[in-house]
Amino acid sequence: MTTEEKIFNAARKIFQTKGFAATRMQEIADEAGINKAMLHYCFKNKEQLFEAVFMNAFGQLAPQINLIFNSEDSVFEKIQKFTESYISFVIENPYLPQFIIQELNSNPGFVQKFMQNPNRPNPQKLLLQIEKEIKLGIIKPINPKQLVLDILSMTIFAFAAPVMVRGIIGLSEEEFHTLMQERKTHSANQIINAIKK
Amino acid sequence: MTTEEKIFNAARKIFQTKGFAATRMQEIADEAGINKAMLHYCFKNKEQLFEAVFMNAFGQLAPQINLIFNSEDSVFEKIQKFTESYISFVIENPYLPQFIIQELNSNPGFVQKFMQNPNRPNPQKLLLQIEKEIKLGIIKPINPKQLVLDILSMTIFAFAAPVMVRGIIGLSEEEFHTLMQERKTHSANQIINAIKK
DNA sequence: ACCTTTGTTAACCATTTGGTTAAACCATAT
DNA sequence: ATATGGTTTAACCAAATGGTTAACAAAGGT
Repeated sequence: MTTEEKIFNAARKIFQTKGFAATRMQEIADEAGINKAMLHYCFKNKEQLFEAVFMNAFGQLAPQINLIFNSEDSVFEKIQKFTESYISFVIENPYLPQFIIQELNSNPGFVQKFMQNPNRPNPQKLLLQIEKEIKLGIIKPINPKQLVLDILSMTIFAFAAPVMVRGIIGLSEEEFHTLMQERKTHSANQIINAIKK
Repeated sequence: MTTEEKIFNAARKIFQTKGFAATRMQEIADEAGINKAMLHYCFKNKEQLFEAVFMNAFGQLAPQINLIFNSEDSVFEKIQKFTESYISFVIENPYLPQFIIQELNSNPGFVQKFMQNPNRPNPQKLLLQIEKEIKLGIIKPINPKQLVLDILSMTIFAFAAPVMVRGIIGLSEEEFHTLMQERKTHSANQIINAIKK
């Protein structure tokens, strides 16, 4: 592993758990096992190192969303595949959603940057498809944007606010994990039941 | 308005938009229009000032949740009333959900503290009621905890991750606002459609 | 009038923090 | 061997930051 990779991995670990503002460059250096000056040798400054981590994180999530949104499946199939694969992925990378959401909230300027990315999540095709299936009588008439938001909400929320969810519902770490496993199919079922005619 | 109130309001504004780590005591003092030393005269330190703000924020949200969860309404009515009143309230206080979620995530110790609060959100009664209505054949058989999580997800997510939602779906501020108005009834309809027999 | 308590400020302080510098290290080509 | 170029470090620095101090003002009680 190159030094740059060591730094990047350490930075990812710290940034994703603590957020930009609470992260100290020294802590990243310690985690990487190198001198603080090396950080600035490999990356210009804190902002640029953070941006590398953030864009990498986003680059992991976005393509997954698109892959399914732009496939040739029916809306129902898309919903099933999305909840299944998204939740599976996020269980393996539990800090990703809260990290991206938190930093996007406190740094709305990033939106511009990632919306230029060709891999950016783009639900355009899905929105048109929903309209079409409504006209065909497969789906109940609803606002397609609400449906897309429903899908995102049902799959992502628990991982965006895990501490709150566990606190309110009263779940141990294992119970939470079990609930999330079950959620892969549950959330798809709920959404499909709500919209099928 | 007393000096303590001036400080508290200033602190709330800054903490809720920037989060704990990115907030500077000097900025709070400026916003309150007083000297920095006054902050420490009224509140011991940054942590205690923050805790006052956080507990106040949580104290605004929690009772609303409970009021509905513990009412005598049917599950369907509870869902309708909750989405309606929660979204109405949060539209007026848009920084509250992301603030609470973010700080809870980066400070899980707070969970202990607010779970001791008598007003803490407690879905116990609702969970039992869901089980009962399933047995009565009013609701399809599902895991009651999943249903509670569905309700929270559908109502809260858009306010927890507004920048992300607006970026992905492609919404102006006004379009987002309109979508949220519509969401008061939409999310209740979706959930009820999904579970009614 | 005078003392005491409470509120408020300017100036100050110790520590932390992101970032820099200049020297040392080390592989490789000559 | 030695010059060369990239790599790594210890020591350092200026600015920012949370917090303190000591003096000062204002109000109230005696």
